[in-house]
Amino acid sequence: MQNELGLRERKKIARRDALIDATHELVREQGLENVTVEAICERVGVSVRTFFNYFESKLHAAVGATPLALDDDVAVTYAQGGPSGDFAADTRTLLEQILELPALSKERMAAVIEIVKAEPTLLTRHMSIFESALHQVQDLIRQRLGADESDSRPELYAMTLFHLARWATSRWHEAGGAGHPRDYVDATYGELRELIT
Amino acid sequence: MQNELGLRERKKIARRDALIDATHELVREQGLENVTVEAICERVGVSVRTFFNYFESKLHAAVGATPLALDDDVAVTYAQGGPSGDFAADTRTLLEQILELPALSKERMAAVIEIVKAEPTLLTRHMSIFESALHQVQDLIRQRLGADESDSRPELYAMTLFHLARWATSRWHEAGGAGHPRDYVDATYGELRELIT
DNA sequence: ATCAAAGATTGCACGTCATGCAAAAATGCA
DNA sequence: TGCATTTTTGCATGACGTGCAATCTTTGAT
Repeated sequence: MQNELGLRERKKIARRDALIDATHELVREQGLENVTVEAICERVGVSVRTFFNYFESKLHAAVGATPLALDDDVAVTYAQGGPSGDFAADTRTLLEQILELPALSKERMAAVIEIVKAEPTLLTRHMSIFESALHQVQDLIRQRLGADESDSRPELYAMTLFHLARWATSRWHEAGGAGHPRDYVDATYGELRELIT
Repeated sequence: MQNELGLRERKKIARRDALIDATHELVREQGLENVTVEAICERVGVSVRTFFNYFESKLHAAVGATPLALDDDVAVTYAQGGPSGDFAADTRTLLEQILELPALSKERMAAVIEIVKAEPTLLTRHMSIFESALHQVQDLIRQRLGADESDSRPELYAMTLFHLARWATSRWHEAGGAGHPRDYVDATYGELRELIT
C-alpha cells in the first residue's frame, strides 16, 4: 500500500474543497445570509443532501471546519503535567502546538479571515463550529488540573485559549501573513494581560 | 402619570415571563432539542407568531435574554477614561456594574444555569443571544482605548469580560446563591490570571 | 473481466425555525 | 362612545437539517 490515496479518498477531499471554495466565493459575492446551501450545491454540482454529508451546517463550510487533529503525544504529555510542569507555560505551549496544525491552507485561512471580518456574527453567533475542538482542549485541561465536572475552569480556559488562537491568527493576517500565527502569541498574551492585571 | 404601568405594559411583561417560564419547564422536562416553539406557545396559549414577536429565537427565550440596560452615566464615564483612569481597574468596575443589572430574578437565573449545565451546547452554539450586549461592551472598550476598527482588542476583551461574568455567576450559583455574583469576581480574576501569567 | 461487498450520492418526505404581510383584536384616550 | 395606536394572529413562504431507502461508484478478490 503506497502513501497514495485511493480514488475514493481523493474524490472526497476534492469535493470537500470544492464545497468550501464555492462557499467562500458565494459569501464574498452575496454575503453570508444571502447564500443558500442550495446555491452552493448548484455551483459545485452536488445535491443538497450531499452537502450535509460533508458539513453539519452552512457555517461549518464557511470556515472550512476540520476536526482538530492534535498529536497524541502532545495531548498526553500536557494532560499528565508536562512538558515543563508549569501550568501557564504548558498551556501556552499547547496553544502554540494547536496553531501549528495545518488546519487550512494559507489562502483558505485568508478567505476565512476576510469572511469573518465582513460577517462578525459568524464566529460570535455560532461557535459550535469549533465545539468539538473546544471540547477536546477542555478535556485536556480538565485532566491536567485534575478538576472534576463541577469545576468550570476548564471551560473558561479552553474558551480563552480559543480566543487567543483566533486573535493571534488575526494579528498574523493583519501583518500580511508574514511568518506564522505562532509568532503573534506573545503580543496576544501581553494584551490580554493588560486587561486582567 | 403614576409609576403604574398600563394594562398593555403589564400584559406584555406577563406574557414574556410566561413564555420564559414555559420554556424553562419544557426544557427541564424534555431537553432543549425536543422542545418546539409550538409546544411552548401551546402551553402559554399564544400563537407561534407572537412568540417571535417577543424573542428572536428559542434560545433567547431559554436564557430569558434581556437587552443590556447599562446606565448611561456608567457607560460614558468608562468610555471617557473614568472613573480611575486605570484601564484594567475600570474595566473590572464595568464588569461589576454589569453584574449589578437586574437582568433576571434569582429563580430564573438559577433555572438558566441549570439548563446551561444540562445543555452545554446552548451557550457554545448560539452565543448570538448575547450579541447585542457584547457589541455594546465592545464599543465602550473601543472608545475607551481609542481603538479603530482594525484593532481586535475590544472584541477579545468584551468576550473575555462576558466569560468572566458567566463564570462569576456560575461560582455564585455553586455557592448556593449566597451573596451576589459580584462577590465572585475576585476569584474569577485570580483563576484567569493563573492561565496567562 | 466479473462480481459482490462496502461506501457515497441522491431524491424525497418531514419537521422545525424564522420572517413578512395584512387582517383582526385589544387597549388607551378624548 | 368612537377613534388611533399597539399587539396578536393566521397565512404564506423559504431555508435549514435529518432519516431513510434506492441507486450509483469504487474496491478488492477471484
